[in-house]
Amino acid sequence: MISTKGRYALRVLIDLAEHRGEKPVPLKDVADRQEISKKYLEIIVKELVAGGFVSGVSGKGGGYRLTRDPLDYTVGEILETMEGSLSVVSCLGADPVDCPRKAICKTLPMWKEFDQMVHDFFYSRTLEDLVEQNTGLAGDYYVI
Amino acid sequence: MISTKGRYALRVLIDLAEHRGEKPVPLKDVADRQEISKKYLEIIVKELVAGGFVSGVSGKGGGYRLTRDPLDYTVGEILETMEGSLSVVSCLGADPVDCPRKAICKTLPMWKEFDQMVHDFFYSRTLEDLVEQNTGLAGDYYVI
DNA sequence: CTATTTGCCTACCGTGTCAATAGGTTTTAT
DNA sequence: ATAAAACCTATTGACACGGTAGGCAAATAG
Repeated sequence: MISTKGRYALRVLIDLAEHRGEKPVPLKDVADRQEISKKYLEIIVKELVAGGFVSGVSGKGGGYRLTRDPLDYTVGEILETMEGSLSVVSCLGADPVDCPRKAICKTLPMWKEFDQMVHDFFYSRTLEDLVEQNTGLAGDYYVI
Repeated sequence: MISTKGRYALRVLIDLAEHRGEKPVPLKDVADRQEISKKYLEIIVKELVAGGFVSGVSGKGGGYRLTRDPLDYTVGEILETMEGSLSVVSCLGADPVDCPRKAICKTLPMWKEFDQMVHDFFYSRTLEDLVEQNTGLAGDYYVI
């Protein structure tokens, strides 16, 4: 599961992308538009600042702004920063458990393949794609 | 994350597939071979029985056996039974939250696309594939 | 018939994460 | 000076995770 941290982070960044201009965007505005508690967003934005995704401007007239062009953010790096890791199993991921059975495990190859697929999916999508609602398949895969 | 429930369940079923024959396989044997606490496996196997994946035979000489041919189990149905849902976000999945923003959410299409991909991945693989170590791509996608 | 092996059942528990909330301090423009 | 904004630390309740413990019921081998 992707937690609210990762999901809200994406929505904050999309919001900042959509409302970027001269002035930084106050978190209160983002919170109101996204209908998320501002207090909770503070925690999330703090991590986005630490990760170098956004910069904050204190004081009146302050707020947050993106540090790069929306095209230069991959969804993968955002989610990985917020979630710690995108791996589905503990044998892989950030600090993998050194499983003594890895040489004989019949399921490990599948997990590896899955992890690779997930990685490819999220790292091939940018913040710009989300703002513009481009699908990853650049076509009419979707039938609503 | 896929929890130990889902992962251990797969390993139990693989083990049962590999050791199937006339007699049912005692859980103790599975636990020893898989190096998993038998007590914990009881919990997992109980759900596998409830899901109709295996049947148990009580008494001396008893144990568990698969109810179908390994070809007739998809990895997807096994994981979905054990994990409840394979969805990555709460807006989708088993009992989805009816989010008031679904019509305007810029991230929802991506989650839907992702969920579909995950579903396709796991439902296109069978228990037999795991036992025989077939990759999902039937080729040399992997470079170790 | 008895001993043993097995599944089956209920209950409990420590730890950690999730999703917030609360209440303040500092910075800066007007 | 005032207001608005970021920034900081701490706390909390609920719940899931990953087990452990102990015993009962069934069935077979001897």
